[in-house]
Amino acid sequence: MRIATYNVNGVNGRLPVLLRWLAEAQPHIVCLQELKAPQERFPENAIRDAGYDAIWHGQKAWNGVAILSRVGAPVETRRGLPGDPDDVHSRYVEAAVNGVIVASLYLPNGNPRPGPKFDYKMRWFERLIVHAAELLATGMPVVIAGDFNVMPTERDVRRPERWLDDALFAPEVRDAYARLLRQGWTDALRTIHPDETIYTFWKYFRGAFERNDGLRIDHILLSPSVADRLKDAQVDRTPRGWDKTSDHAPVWVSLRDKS
DNA sequence: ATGCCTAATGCAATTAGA
Repeated sequence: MRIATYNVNGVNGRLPVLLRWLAEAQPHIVCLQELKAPQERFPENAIRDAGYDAIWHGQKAWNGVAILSRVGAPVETRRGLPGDPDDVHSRYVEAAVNGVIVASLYLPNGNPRPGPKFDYKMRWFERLIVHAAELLATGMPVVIAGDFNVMPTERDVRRPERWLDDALFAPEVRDAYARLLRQGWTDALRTIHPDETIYTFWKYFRGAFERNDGLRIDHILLSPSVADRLKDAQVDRTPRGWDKTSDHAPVWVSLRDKS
């Protein structure tokens, strides 16, 4: 079974790209971020016609996350990250799909740092750490996938020295990611490729993709019982080269069937 | 090395992204 995550950067604006990628890559489960569409404008019919059941949490203009599946309809287990009833951003949705708890998240960008947006990012991260620990404690197989807006290490950005004050790479952000992993999560992509330069995002301008000047900020985290089934993990760079595409590329993991 | 591009909103110019 393949589970993918893809920041589509506008699910309606990029719908042709998304549908083409679904048809060509045929992932079993897909976590989407940055729908940039209100709840009622999610392209439900087009996605169903492509063979996928879906749940989504939309929002006008910004954010928005979804879970797609062609291996049984996702059964929603959570909508919104717990811990702050005043948080109105649509950045987290979670479902039981084909024997796995799957979470699709869009962690706040946090720039500029310092500032209120950065404070919101850190609070959101701490809430995620609390909730992730609860998920682990259930002992269930869990996959947390999405745009974390964090380069975990210096290997995950071309010129780390230029990013030290940035909300995507600041020490406290990397520390939060490391604390999350230390709970017992496996960073699937880095586990399969321990030493490679891997990026999942390239800015649009100045031929950043062609020059491979990117960031690794989209991650798939596996709970221990899922990590035991990890077969492969890759970035699918193909759709990043298409016309009118997202600035992110999909990331996927391949899992062995449960023995 | 600074959004140099792009989407959404709404119809110009602003906000946000990373």
